[in-house]
Amino acid sequence: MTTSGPASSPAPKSMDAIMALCKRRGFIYQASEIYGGINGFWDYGPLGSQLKKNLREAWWQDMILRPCWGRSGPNGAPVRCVPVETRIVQHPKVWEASGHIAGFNDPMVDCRETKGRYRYDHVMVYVPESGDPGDKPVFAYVGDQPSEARQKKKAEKTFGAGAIKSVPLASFPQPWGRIIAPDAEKPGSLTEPRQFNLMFKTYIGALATEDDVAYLRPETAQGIFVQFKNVVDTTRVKVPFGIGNVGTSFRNEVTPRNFTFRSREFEQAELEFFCHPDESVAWYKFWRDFRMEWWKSIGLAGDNLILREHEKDELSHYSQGTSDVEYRFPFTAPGFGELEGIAHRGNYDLTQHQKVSGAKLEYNDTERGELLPNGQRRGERYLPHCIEPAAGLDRGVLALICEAYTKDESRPSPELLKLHPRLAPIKAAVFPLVAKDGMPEVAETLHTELTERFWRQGAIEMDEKQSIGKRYARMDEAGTPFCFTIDGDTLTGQTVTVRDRDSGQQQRVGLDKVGDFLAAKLGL
RNA sequence: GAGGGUGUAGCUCAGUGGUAGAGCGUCACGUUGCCAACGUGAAAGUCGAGGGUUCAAGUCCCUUCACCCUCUCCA
Repeated sequence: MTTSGPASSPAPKSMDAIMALCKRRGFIYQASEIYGGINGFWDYGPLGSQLKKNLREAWWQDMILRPCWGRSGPNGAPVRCVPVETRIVQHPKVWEASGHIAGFNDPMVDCRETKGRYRYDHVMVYVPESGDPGDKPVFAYVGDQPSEARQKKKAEKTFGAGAIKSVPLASFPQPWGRIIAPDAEKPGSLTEPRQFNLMFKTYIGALATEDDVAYLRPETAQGIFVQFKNVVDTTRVKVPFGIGNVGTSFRNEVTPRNFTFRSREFEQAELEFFCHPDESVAWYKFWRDFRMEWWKSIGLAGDNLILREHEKDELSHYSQGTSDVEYRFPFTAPGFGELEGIAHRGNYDLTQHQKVSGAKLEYNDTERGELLPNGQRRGERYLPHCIEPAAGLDRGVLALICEAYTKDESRPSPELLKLHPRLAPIKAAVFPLVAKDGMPEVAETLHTELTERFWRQGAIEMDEKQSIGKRYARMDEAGTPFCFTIDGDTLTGQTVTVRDRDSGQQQRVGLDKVGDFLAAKLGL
């Protein structure tokens, strides 16, 4: 989904340069590259996998461990969320209930001439009464489309007025080369019907017969709905509350492209927040606004991030609101690409699973209903409504890299990644200004001290090779926010320089204050 | 799926049918006094893959794979 942005957009960054840096510095590699690559799959290198882990953990911390940074929701109480971890392979009926199987099993035909695509079962053809057109063409159309009248006219001209009938394309036995596609001029432009299976198929069990067919999940959310009742029954959660689920999903995208943006294997971080129907719109607005704020907090702070509220006619019938957090990627500019969707899903999913599985999924809310003489509430049974903030972690990583990527020819090191310190895979580096006079030893001591204190957050690097400028430049490309340099004054005055990645500016801090300085910068 | 473009060292790219190249990066040694410094050297290539034409193919032909762009699709 893309929309156009303000006209004042700056020139887009070069995606080629970003991809080159991602490879060069070990953020992202093509999957199976030495075998020629595999369409729609990408691997993360040492820095990329750490960056992605930092993003995943930031989500987990701010959504599960301390939801919304400890804020209260619209009900005035702190937001409460719990995690689950559900499987990639679910019972096939899960996807039947969710609508994923039904919605994506339609064979399609394409027109080579007009590039149009039609549902095979929607296409009709005009043929002569006899059913045998001989060596003449037949005319395909789609009901209630302009093509219907146009093709009818042509068919009547070919076979005579009143001498034609229409039959479904599927029942037409003639060679494909005879068919004129609905919006085409020449025969033979229509492809044979093709199945678009957006879900990855697999088999359970070693025999792998057609009875054993299962699917790799196209989204993590359904695992949450399927376990909703178990979570309610076995933990002390009360509506309103959320269940989060992070993991890999698979979609056989028709055209994977734009680097990792549309991959066939990707990771989602999804929350389903369950609430009473009367409060659902308030919760929807709450989550929509918080998710936007969250992406801003980790570095997507500029004009490149927008919140786009869906129009009424874009909404599913059960939804009372859907928004996308969208980022202006270099390849979507001046438009935007979706990072996260926040959807009011009503009780659609629980209703579906209740229907298909036969299990009762209603929630008994003991805090609602009329007040009884004994001081208790009578209770109210209902299917909770659901607000779904569903984020793409791979798209998040890509957006972070694109936003952070900066080219400044005035710098000695023109390319750098201005990654937020919380997300940066390498948190800091320690350098001796020159590799002599005892500086390497002091640096090594500081490096060890910082590593022991900060290893949970990310790497602390030590580098004494080559010139100081080259070492700064290397850290710039890796997105390391701070470099601590041991120089001659360290040996006499017990201070080091701190070099800020984005400005290149330096300040001195005490050797024994370096850890506290870094902790403050990392928000610890 | 359709059309177009690209594929040669980690990156960016030269390479006219006749010995596989450059810049940058990487590594080693020397030097060093805050921004890809300098000197000397080294490693690094299935020329995307497979087949064909040819005495000879990175180069020409066919097939195929991947990436980029434009359509199409995107629960």
